[in-house]
Amino acid sequence: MSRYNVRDNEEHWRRAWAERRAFAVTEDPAKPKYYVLEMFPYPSGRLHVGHVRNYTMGDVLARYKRARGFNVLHPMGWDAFGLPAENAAIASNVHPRDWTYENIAVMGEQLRRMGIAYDWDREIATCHPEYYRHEQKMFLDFLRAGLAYRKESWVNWDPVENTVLANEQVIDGRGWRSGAPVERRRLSQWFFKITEFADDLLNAIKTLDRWPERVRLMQENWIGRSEGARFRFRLSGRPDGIEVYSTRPDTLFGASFVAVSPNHPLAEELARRDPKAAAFIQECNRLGTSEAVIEAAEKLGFDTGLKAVHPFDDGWELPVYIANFVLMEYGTGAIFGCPAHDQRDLDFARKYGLPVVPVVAPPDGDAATFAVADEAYTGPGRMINSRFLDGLDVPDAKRRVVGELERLDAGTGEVQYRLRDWGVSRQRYWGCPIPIVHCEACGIVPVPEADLPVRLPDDVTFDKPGNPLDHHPTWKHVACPGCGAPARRETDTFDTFVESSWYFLRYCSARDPAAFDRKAVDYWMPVDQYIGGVEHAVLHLLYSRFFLRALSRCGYLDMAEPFAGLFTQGMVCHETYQDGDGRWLFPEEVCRGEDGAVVTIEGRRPVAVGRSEKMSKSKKNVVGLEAIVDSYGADTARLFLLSDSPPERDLEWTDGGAEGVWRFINRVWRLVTESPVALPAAEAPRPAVLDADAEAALRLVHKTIRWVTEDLEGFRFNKAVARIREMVNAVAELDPRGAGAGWVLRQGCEATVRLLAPMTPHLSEALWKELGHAPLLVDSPWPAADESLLVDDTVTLAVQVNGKLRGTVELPRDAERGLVERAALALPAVSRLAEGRPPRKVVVVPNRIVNVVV
RNA sequence: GCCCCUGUGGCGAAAUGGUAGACGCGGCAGACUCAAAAUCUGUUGCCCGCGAGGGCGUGUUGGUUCGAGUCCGACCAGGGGCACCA
Repeated sequence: MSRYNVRDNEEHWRRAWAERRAFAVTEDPAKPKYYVLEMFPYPSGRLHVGHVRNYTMGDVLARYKRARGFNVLHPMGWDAFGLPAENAAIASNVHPRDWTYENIAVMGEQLRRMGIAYDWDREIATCHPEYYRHEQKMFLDFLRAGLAYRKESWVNWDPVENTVLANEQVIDGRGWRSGAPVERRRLSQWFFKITEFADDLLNAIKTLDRWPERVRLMQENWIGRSEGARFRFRLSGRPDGIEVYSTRPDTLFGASFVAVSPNHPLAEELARRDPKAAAFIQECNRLGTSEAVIEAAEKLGFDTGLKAVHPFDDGWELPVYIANFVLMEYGTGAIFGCPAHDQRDLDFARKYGLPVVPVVAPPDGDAATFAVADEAYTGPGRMINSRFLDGLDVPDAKRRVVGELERLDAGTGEVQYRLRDWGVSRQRYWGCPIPIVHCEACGIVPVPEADLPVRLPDDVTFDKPGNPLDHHPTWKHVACPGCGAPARRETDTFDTFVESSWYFLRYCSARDPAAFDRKAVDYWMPVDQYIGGVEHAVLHLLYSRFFLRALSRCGYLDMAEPFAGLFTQGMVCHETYQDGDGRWLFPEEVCRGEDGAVVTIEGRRPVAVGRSEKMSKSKKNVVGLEAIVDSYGADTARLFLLSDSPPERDLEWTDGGAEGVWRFINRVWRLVTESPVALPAAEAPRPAVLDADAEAALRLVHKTIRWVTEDLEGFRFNKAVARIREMVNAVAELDPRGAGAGWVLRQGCEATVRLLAPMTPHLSEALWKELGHAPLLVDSPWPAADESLLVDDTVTLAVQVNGKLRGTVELPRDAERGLVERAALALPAVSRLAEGRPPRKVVVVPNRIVNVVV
């Protein structure tokens, strides 16, 4: 019995593809194009099996589409700027650039060994000046077009590290590294005006019909269009007022307080006079900027003592609070609270003893007795306790209130978006420099295009807190491009989402002196199938959609949507292991002891087995690629990643599962190379006689070709693999002495090898040659099913009595109804249950089921 | 807090409203072997029964239907997202 020599074979065929430059493509107007793209990785170190699932899926699609005759663009590159490189620099004293490029080299080699069909000629790294110089030019064009601007905004500030923190770096209100209490702080930053396109970004979601529903929903919620009213409360005893925004102006007569954000100008004004207000605001600022944290925190308020006057009743005064749950970024940073019909307001009112007056009565409730206890009523209904609104339903009341506010010149109806402009400034070193000079005399001056790129300096140190660009002795000192006076460079760098917002355009003409060649982009774009994690469902995808609109407005191209099809794959998970001291252990550090309990290999100490979680370095529950590829080969890893779970769901990596795939690969190898009968030539005609088994197997082969094709088109890789296994089982069971068995076996082997090719390309290429074919399989077309073999002459119908299965009957396909009924009623189990009575009803679903109702 | 998703054998999972558990992992029994590994064969939802067979079963609970894992309502459990990680 031979064993598939995975090492030699995989290496050999990869070389054959490389020598042929099989996956290098150019624009070819004669062929339909297909652009397959997996979200490019951040070069964080080494790949583990969890990383390569989406690349494998993309590769299956790329190879499949190629076999279907498409001109397939399938590129790969590196999202190479980012924080981990700086963390590495601080932790192990390596330069972010060196660290990044070393990781790229390692990970690139790992991807090559997976046999993924990339056009490596188009490889890009976003940290390369030849990449980011174009981004700097785009920024300048955005600036000119009014799509980039500067304003102040709130950030999480670590006072010890002198740096801005991401929400995930804020743990229980403290900086992750320093442990210092985090402050909310105002900083002058660069923004992209994504809100300019809010309406279009929202409306166009409807056109993205090959995107997952859930991603579209997340984007809709993110943009968060709401219709409401913006209006003023006058403040008693003060000349100014408070402008509020509300989506429920209909509930205005249920108002019991007005609240402003801790960062509202009024709050800040009060803080300057009142130390208690200042202390409260400082307390709120401890919460950081995360909406999740703010909204989940206990509702707290500070009574300012000010009174707001109800817009429709001069004699009605409402207390004004500073409240920790009011967000400055949304609406006007101030609200009125109607506790009966908003849960947050209700929690707040209960805490501070404010009135709860219901103003909307549920349609089926009694208006006179309707009261709110501890759950706000947010459903539809008719207005009560609301003067001129009484009796109206909620939408009419909204319109009426807005009309009245407008009549009194107190406010107006307004559409608001939750979407905020995209803050792109980062106080970091390892990012694309923002090409701006700050001059005392001229103000903000763009760097002239001739001076691009503004390169990152190499000689930086990470020994003190803050932004290394700011500490650099010379880099930021330049002459003003306008007046020549001494000036200073912008030391902020771009958010790394900026690079990933247009990299798919760069791939179209990766070495072009311009950002991209318009003709190439027009040929390849949009991306036909984009594949990546759902964690990018909102930001990356929305920013990319914004970028195409912004670039179009600046004359770069004429296109709004970058990704025609989107697929979000699930994560790869693995059990987690911890020793007695709570330290995480790698899977290869543990084994099963004699009694079945998990212990450390060294020392046999007990191990706590945790639940299966996404593979991550921090929890060490990772399986290295090398470990799998060295022992079982890339094809085993690929096939396992595709076979056990539906691609959109999480996959549990198990050693047993991987071994099972390895067994299957060897089974296929032996089926072809050690077939029990001599295979006739590939082009040998069908024998005149096939016995029944051979005929059935042949039909299954052709059905499998059809099913697998449909499954690949529909991203059902796990089912495609199951179908192929079923076919291999059937073909392997053929009696070799049967009439036509050899010929059918040949058909089965050919189909197996070709259908498996996108998933196990190395194995298939090797077996293709074993089957006597000379040209590379990678250049061969996809197999076609023989339509005449797809439909069987007889069908098995299930027979139910009162909905319960009692037997089956074999009948000719499309048998007429009377025959079907008679056959079903003739079943002993049916007549027994009928007890001699005629059936009350017989439901016949042609070719499927008969249900006898007695 | 708000929004969203998922619950099917010991495990990963299949199943246009129509034979629940395809395919695989694991287990059990057997063949080959001096033995083991590898490979192959059989078996494997649960309960009752010697058997033929019967009963029960898709998180819980109601409903729609000739028929519900699938549709609708309520509930329970687990997970994800919420703007400087990428």
